[in-house]
Amino acid sequence: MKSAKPCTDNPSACVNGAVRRTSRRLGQIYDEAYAPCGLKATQYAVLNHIAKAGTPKMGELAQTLVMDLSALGHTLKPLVRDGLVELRVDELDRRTRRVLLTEQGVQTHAAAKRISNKMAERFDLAFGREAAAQLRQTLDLIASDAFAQALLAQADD
Amino acid sequence: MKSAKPCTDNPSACVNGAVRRTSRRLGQIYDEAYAPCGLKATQYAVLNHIAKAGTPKMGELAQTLVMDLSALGHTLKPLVRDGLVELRVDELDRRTRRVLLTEQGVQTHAAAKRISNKMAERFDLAFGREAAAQLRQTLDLIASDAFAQALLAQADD
DNA sequence: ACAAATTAGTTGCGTACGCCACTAAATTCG
DNA sequence: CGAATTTAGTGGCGTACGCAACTAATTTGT
Repeated sequence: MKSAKPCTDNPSACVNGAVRRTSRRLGQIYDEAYAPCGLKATQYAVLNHIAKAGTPKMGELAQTLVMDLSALGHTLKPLVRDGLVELRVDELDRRTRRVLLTEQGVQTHAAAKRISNKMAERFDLAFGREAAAQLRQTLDLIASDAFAQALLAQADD
Repeated sequence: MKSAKPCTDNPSACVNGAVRRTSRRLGQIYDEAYAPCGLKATQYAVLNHIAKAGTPKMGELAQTLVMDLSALGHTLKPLVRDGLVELRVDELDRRTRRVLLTEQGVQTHAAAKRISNKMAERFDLAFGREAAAQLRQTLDLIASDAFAQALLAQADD
């Protein structure tokens, strides 16, 4: 009869707390790994998405990264300042800005990509390739709009 | 022969990026959930750890939360300002500060705890109780010192 | 065509976090 | 016992994020 409320008092009963704790840990490790490029791990993530998307609108990028639009704007600021990224008004819709990598941005991204690959290999080795793949999939699911809606929908109980 | 480098170009090839993205998503949802208490999700996590530990030293708390000591200090500041938490010099070792909940801190934590439990139930329902438990365990592992060392140890290749 | 509503971003403010440099208190050791 | 070292926190600075309020550009409804 103890199965009703499983692990309420567990240190990480709250998934959100557990994710943030993990985020802090990985942040330290990955920030250090990317340091030779002069990038933070978060900045690499942004550059990488830009590189893959080409010249996305800020809104598109924000959505992909599950990031508030204003947060993306803030995050982009140091990258623009350091000449890795450029914002350009879209001539067809002058409200939107296109984000693109500068020449230097491409260079830096390439170097960071090598580090990223190395880190991915390390992670797979330490955690197991299978398990790592499954974890990534799980995280993607939880970060998805659909899951958020499923969670929010229960508010109407 | 394509199995050598599995999913390097996947959006979340980088576990760190995936965790952060998930963290942002959950942050929005949980921050909103805790809003009635006047707390952010992160603040609840801190209060909860304090409540469980009693009157921990700052350093102990930081370690538990996998947080930089100075970061903890910063995070505590608004909580102290709002009268939820108090810092007290340990008379046996005047270097260390003990963290403790004020009367109001206990009240607020109790209210937040109810919300936390409700959210945990919702999460379990949306994600599956089994899967959720396993995920928490996985996250705890990745956040552990041991795993960090396993990851760092590979730097000597 | 034009006022109202919608969409895309920005700015200001506050919290979240980490690193480095610095202070203070304790511990170690010659 | 007093100097050097270690340990615990703080403060400054910079990035990471989100919300609310505001501006500018586009779309819609009549």
